[in-house]
Amino acid sequence: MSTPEPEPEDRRRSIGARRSPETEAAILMAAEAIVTEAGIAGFSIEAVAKRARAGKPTIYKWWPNKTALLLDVYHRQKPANVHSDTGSVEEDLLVFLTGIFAHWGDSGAGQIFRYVIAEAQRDATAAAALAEYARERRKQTGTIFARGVERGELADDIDVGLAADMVAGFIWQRLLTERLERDPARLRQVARQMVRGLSAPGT
Amino acid sequence: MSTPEPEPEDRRRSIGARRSPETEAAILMAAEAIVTEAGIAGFSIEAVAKRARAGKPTIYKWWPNKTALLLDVYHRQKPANVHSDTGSVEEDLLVFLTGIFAHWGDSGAGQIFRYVIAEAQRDATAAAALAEYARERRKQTGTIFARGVERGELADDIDVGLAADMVAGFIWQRLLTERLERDPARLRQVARQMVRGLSAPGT
DNA sequence: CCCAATTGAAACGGTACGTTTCGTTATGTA
DNA sequence: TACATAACGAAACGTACCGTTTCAATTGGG
Repeated sequence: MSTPEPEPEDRRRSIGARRSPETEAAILMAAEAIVTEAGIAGFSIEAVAKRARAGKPTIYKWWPNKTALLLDVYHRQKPANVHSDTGSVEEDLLVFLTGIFAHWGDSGAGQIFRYVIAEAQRDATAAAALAEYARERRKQTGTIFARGVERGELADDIDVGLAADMVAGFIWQRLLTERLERDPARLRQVARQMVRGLSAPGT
Repeated sequence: MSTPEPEPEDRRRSIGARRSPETEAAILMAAEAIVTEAGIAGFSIEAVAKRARAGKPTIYKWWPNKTALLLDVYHRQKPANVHSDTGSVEEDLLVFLTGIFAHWGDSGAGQIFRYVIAEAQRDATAAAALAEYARERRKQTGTIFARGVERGELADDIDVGLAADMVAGFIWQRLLTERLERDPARLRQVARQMVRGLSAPGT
């Protein structure tokens, strides 16, 4: 009943003067598992270290802080298939919304992203990372609208970046208030209403 | 040089078996000042207590936690004049956007709201308070669109709640990524592009 | 062969939360 | 006019977690 001395095999030791891939994997897996199971509230470096049977100094040696570790986990998640070119802005948008909500809801990605947004409100490092990510996302989403303009489907005087911001704002707000939408009919309504005002006069 | 014993006058004592309005005011003022001056990063109950020359137990006696105190401060801020009925949805929206961005940017309100959103990602109490606030805001913003529908300015098959969500999402995202917009021309563009797709067919 | 680097355990200093203890003060009721 | 009651501030406490330091054990590379 009492095993005050952990078995030597039970403990992962140094493999010499180089980074242990085993430990790295254990840490990343533990971090992902904790976020998925317990959400952000239960996430701490100490919890990750304990679960991964790793030492805190090891974690801090390879990731400068909590946010960096979480961002690493986030970026390793296989991104959902959210980009398509169907020839219709409404369809493209529908695919994007469906994909991102599914990705956020099913994996721990939504939890992690929520955490990063929250952390960005007090930590400059996280804020910079978030801004960088948002800029990238904005460009990608903007492509959907830009293609629509090229095709003549959307009016050519719309602000593509602004349209992308509205999409991003919408999905962020839904994530932050725990109202991820999964109903296809509702999602289509969202896509339609978003596109509606941007249509070219002739259509 | 050494005043280990604070002057009796220097310290606010009990005024008997009832709440001291003086202390309450001092706490609220200190809280607001700290948020305004140092931002959320420098905000802590201990800092508030120190600045207000109050005891921590006194604060916790009247506010259950940090979030409650901040929300109290937030709600006491005189809300900007964001609601008008100009007879035009675009104008109403412009007034709203201009007002809310000014309010968030000029007072500590933006800082506080950012904090509450962040806190809501880990604390259920804050999440509930935020959801309640969001619901209220949604109703108010929805009124702008509902009036437009009534007037026949907007199509009658739009989802008013969804339109309100898009406005909220947009302003939240701008707040969280520190891109509060102040330029009137840009703001008008935002309002116009938001309304555009919702117009009635005839107009 | 031995220096250097990695690993995990343990402990540390620091911050802030939220609570408890305590002596002081003044109100309202008996 | 007594006295129970309740609020007040100071101080200290327990908890949690951050990020760091110390230490012994391990192994690869020069």
